[in-house]
Amino acid sequence: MDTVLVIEDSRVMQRTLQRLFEADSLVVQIASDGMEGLEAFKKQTPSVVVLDLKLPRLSGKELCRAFKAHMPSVPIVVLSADAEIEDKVLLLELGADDYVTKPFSPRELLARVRRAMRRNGAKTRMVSNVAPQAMDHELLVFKDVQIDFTSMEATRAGKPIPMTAQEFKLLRYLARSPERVISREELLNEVWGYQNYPSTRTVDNHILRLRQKLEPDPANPRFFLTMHGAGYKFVPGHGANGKNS
Amino acid sequence: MDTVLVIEDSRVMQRTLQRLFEADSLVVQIASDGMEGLEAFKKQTPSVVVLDLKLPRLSGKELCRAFKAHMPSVPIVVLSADAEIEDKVLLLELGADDYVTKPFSPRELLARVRRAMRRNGAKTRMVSNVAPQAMDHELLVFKDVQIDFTSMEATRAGKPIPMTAQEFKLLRYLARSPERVISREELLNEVWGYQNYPSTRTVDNHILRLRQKLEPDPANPRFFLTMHGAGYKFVPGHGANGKNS
DNA sequence: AGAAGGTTGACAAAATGATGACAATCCACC
DNA sequence: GGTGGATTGTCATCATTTTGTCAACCTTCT
Repeated sequence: MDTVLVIEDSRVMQRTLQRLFEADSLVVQIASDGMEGLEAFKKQTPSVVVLDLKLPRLSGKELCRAFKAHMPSVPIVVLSADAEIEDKVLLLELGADDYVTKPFSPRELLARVRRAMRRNGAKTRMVSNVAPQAMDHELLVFKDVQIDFTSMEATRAGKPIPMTAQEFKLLRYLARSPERVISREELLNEVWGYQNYPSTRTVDNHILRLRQKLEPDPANPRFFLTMHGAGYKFVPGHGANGKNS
Repeated sequence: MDTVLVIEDSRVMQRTLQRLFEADSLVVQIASDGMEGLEAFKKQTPSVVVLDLKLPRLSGKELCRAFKAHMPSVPIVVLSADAEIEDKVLLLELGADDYVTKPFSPRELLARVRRAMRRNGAKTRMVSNVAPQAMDHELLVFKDVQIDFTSMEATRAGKPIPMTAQEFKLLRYLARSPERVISREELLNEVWGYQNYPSTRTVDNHILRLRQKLEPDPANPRFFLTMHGAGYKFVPGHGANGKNS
């Protein structure tokens, strides 16, 4: 649940903002002056801060700096009367992530807050001239299961599933030839490597583990099918059972 | 009318840059080597210089220094292959205002050139010998941790954390592929270099040190995760994000 | 039904990782 | 050069995870 800390001295504005954010299902926390704001921030780090520039007891600028020093990843959106912003750059240097001048449209403020959260919140910013991020992940999706071989993460219905390196290897090999029946021998060669030559029951066991982790009903496999006397095959689509029954 | 002096020996790159800048209504002047560049600069001082680092007849570094000595207010954006920049601070000392590593996106280059012009043009010259400017720093921010790879400074909750050169290198490599599982071998190759080939336990130890310095609870890592049998990965936020954006 | 093949859970061996201590190396500063 | 401190690679030990094997039992096919 995302929380927004609103630091703002005017009651009217407090109410307005509260309604606005709650309507967008954010949890709202309100502080009426700078000190209060700082305490609230420390006590329960919010997902985003909306901060009035002129405040009693501790100026918005001070606060901004303090927040950023303490927890740089929490985005800050500054509210200010038009006149107050003599230098927008200065504000950004203080660490603010965006600013909105009063009067503002609620929609706009909300949009900016949301964007700030998206950009900064919990996520890393790697600022650099080398574009670092765009690494393609090798993905496999079937039913409600999602496998990311690059980050080695697996989820089912959104929940993470612990999988071992070997399991990823086996799964990837199977998934690269969907529908094809693959013999235990081939699997031992390709997944385990020539040198190692574990008994052929080993494969069974690993298939078992894949089923237990990924099949809705491990006892009645839909995706990891046994081809009696031949091997296994992975069928990502709809488990049109290979059997006649 | 703003003019940009492009000093670059590759014809292809010359054309690319020319089109790029002309499309943005800058007047483009081209020099194919260092001497030519220097002459062009002296004859008709441009609004900004885009300078390839490695050049025939006069190295980019020499040029950079010469330009800055001669006319410090003209901003310089350096182009370089990634490998050439081992030390960004050095560049800064040479007087460059920004740098872009190849390959770069045209948009990005343009943006940086424009910004360099803006920054320097508006600036009153506080020049004397060297006037280093705010060059973009390579930043990494996650949770309350802030890493600046350019100045090699790290802070956690605002407090400085001592980190060694090797630690920065490792961290940067990890952070450039967030989420991706990276094997010890790759790390050894990329971070330590082929020549050096320390034992694979070395990596473990450095990860350990990163954890001790940067993790809230080093015994239960949140950011530097071990993937048993595979390697390590750096996971910045706790976003359940699995996709490439 | 019988034989061949497949499933399953338990378990112990083997592989892998964590960690602290230590020695080699590097470095800045006399 | 020499010296003290920081940095870094290596090692030994311990903890944890993974995984191959086995044995009992279940399915399928003829």
